Amino acid sequence: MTERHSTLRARRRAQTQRTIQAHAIRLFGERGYDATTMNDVAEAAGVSPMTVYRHFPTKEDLVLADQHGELIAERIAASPAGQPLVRRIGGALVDAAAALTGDDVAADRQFLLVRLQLMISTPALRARHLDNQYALQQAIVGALDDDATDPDAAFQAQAAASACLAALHTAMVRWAEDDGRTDLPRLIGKALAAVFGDDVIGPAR
Amino acid sequence: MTERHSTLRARRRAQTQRTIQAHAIRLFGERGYDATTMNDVAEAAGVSPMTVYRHFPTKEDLVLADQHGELIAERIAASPAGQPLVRRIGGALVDAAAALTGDDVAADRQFLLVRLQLMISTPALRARHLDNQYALQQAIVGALDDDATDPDAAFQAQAAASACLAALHTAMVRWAEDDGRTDLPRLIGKALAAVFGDDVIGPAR
DNA sequence: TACCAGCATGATAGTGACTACCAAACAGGT
DNA sequence: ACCTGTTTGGTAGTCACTATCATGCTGGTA
Repeated sequence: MTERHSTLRARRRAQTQRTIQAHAIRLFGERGYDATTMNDVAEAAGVSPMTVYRHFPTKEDLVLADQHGELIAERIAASPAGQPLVRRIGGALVDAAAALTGDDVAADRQFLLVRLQLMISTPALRARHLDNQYALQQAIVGALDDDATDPDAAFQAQAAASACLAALHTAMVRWAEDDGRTDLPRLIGKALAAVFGDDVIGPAR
Repeated sequence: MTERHSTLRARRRAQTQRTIQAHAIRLFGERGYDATTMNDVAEAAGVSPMTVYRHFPTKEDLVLADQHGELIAERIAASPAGQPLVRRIGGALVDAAAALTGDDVAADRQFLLVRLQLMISTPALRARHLDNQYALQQAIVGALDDDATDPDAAFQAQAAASACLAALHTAMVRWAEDDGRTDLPRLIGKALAAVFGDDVIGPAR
């Protein structure tokens, strides 16, 4: 139960996950999502189908992993309550996108791009992604913690969060259609600014 | 090939569909969506599983049928292009809701209510529903036919449509949580007015 | 009446995602 | 050398869904 060991196991575990997911994304990109079976993925990754299911409970999880809802919700909850809704939400989204740039986009842009294109074009994946986004929207509304007594405020929060997420989504789709040639966080900032104005979102950082 | 026959057959066909769907919704409500198999539905409806699949290609289609995307898109395309986006979209949604009131809500409110509650609480159904809503959003944006050269206009159209649909969705969820005691079209109008203001949507009809 | 054309339904045998359930291997620490 | 928990593998099943073929029913025709 030493610290060193658990991190060792965790590392091997994470490595196995990366291997499986990498082979899965590659196969999905080559043959298509529906035409690739879980057995194909297992075989390509050199593990048994059971192991694939252990790490990714559903086939969709092979593409849609690691959402960052908590990060965004935290930033929103930490933002001052006095500001307009779209400023609080939009600011958190831009911050989150900037934080992700260091991780995923720069590191493995092609990987992220294929995932995004699969997510857009495959109905099952798109539906799951939209459900994830809906959950994020609910988390955002919850993090706003405005007075819950006013029903109008709830409507406004939902609409504001939805509009911000739509801008984010549209920017990501645009980015994927452009094969990732543009700068993603900047595109997101532009999308938010186009909808809500520069003064609301703040200057692009 | 006479006209009378095709309508007769069409009526029987529609009757079979109604029977199957009614039993399906009832079973889903009683035992839960996941706990009810397609065979259960077929047996309850007194048909073979094949027949169920003929009329409803997927299990989800038993709950999520007859979307009204075309109606909304038509109304938006017919609205004058000069008005603000949210007025064009919101007006079409209120109109559509009013049109549906005559059909579904008054006729079989309980049926609609159970479907809505299933749709909200069952992940698979919610995901499919959100995907349908996304398709509707794209149809709305397409129906706006603003000049496609301006990328900012596209962002704005997406965000406006998303906010309007979010208001609609929130109103429907609220209505379902209230067990359908309130007036649905009016609630939708109130939701849109809360977000965009009475002056934009127009007085509740 | 006998017959024909077309749909609607039905039975059979699959595929593939996913889930128990149990067995084996392989650490890590005593 | 001996446990103990973690990771992995195998087996057999359920269930949604599909392809294919056979059957029956129904409304119109020679």
